[in-house]
Amino acid sequence: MLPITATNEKEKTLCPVRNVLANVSGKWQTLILLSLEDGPLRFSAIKRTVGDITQRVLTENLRMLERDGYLTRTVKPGPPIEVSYELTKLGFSLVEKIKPVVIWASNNYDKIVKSRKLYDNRDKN
Amino acid sequence: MLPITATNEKEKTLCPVRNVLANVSGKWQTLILLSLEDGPLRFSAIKRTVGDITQRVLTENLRMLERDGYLTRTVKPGPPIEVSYELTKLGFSLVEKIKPVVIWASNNYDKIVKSRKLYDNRDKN
DNA sequence: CAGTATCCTTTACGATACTG
DNA sequence: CAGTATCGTAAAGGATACTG
Repeated sequence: MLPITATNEKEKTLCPVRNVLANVSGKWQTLILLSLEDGPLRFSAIKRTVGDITQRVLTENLRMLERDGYLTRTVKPGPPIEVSYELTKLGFSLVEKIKPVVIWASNNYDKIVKSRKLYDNRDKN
Repeated sequence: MLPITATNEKEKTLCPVRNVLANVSGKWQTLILLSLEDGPLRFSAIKRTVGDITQRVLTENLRMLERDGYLTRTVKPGPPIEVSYELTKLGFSLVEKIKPVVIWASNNYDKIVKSRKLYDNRDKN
């Protein structure tokens, strides 16, 4: 059985699964990881790909993902300075697991929107 | 190519993928869905399984998941009133995609913790 | 038992300006 | 170019009390 149920009171830490997922289940992490699946990208390229993320938040998220070991950060001194990010083996293996979820979301979007409408109109009669 | 990059400016909505993921990538949704994979559970049973979620937040999350069509809510009048939640076909199909991510997290926890320690000790020399 | 209702805290995120 | 620094907002979540 997977330990997903609660915090570990003895060690005062989240259970492993929750501990890991906590850092990849924000608004941007998945998108950032996916943007790198075809090869390394520079900071500004990631920003362009993801679209509407601010510089501050992108930096923040990249640092977390780097810290957890999903990507590497490589600086080529400038000016202009050039920083590229690249998935690690660990990062690739995670993307491999996340991608099916993303594809699933794309495939089932219509069903879900329909379900929401139905739910919201229940008591309008 | 999957449309994960930005909001759809014309329709003023999130792209499909982000729209769907937004409702399952919180702190609790995955855990709640997983708690139901072996069959329906009552409110209190879900609460016990997940562990440290409050009643208010559990209710809130269950409503969202019901609204999106991942689970059904069935009331058996009481007292004591008895409410059970059960995954729908859609819910099961999502769990099927999410589970590999959860297993991956469990399997790679050690690696990630090690990576964090390494990262945090970089400049302590 | 399965919720609501209130109130409060945290944290993720957004906007904008500035810099080596 | 790739950040930092500041300030502000909003949404998620926590604590606690109450109820049909």
